[in-house]
Amino acid sequence: MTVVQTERMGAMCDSARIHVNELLVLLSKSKMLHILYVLNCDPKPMRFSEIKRSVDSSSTTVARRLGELEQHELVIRTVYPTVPATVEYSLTPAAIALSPSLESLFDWVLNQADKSI
Amino acid sequence: MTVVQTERMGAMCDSARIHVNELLVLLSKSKMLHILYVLNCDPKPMRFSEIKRSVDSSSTTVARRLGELEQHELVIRTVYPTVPATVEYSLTPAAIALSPSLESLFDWVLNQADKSI
DNA sequence: TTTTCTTGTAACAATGTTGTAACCTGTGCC
DNA sequence: GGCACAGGTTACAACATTGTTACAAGAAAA
Repeated sequence: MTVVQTERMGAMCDSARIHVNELLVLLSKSKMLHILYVLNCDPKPMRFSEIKRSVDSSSTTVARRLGELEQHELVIRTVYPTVPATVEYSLTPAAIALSPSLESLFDWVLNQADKSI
Repeated sequence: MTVVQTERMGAMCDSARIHVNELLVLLSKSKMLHILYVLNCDPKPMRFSEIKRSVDSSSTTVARRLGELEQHELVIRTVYPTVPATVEYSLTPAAIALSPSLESLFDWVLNQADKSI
């Protein structure tokens, strides 16, 4: 962690601080990292049921998380008028910019898990 | 995200899956990323009160988070017999291995926060 | 006609998490 | 004596989050 980084934190105005906090709270919600990760694994859009299966959570929670991501403009929700409806979720460029960090984070998690077996 | 990565997730045995989940739950607890980040900013050990001030949370929560990190062998707690007692927290090598990911994650968060002002 | 499909939402009970206030240690200072 | 210091712990009330269940839409298949 660079000094510059620390200074950035120290010198932040209140509104920036609030945004930082909001983003950290967002990322810390249950299944959030997991959802972002699975959306990342495959570059193509994913359907609701696929995501739900991957993260193993209730529809309610998955829908809530995806809604929150959409509000923060980190995912785009596209509805196709099929019957029954098809909905696809894809990452926005802002979220794609987060990919290397997530990849690296999950590498660490997988490595740690490997070690502790 | 590489295919290899995805395969690693898919081929994981149950115990590895449980460990991965446990780590993600740990990292998703409130203030956890923040605490790891501040411990990272400065390479030297930090005292309880310093950490508490940095993350702006109650003693209860900070103590709980640090306890959980200690249990997972991500921080080392050292007590010095001064009066009153001095306690220092430092990252273990496992946690230090996480530093680049965290740094990168926070870079993204700070960048996003900058953009949304 | 009833069921099936996907993608949700609403209400609600159960569960989990947080902060607050009180308390603890043990020495030094007023 | 009484208070202050750091670094917590405990109990508890308030609050937040979760999963469960029921429901919806609307065409198609059984």
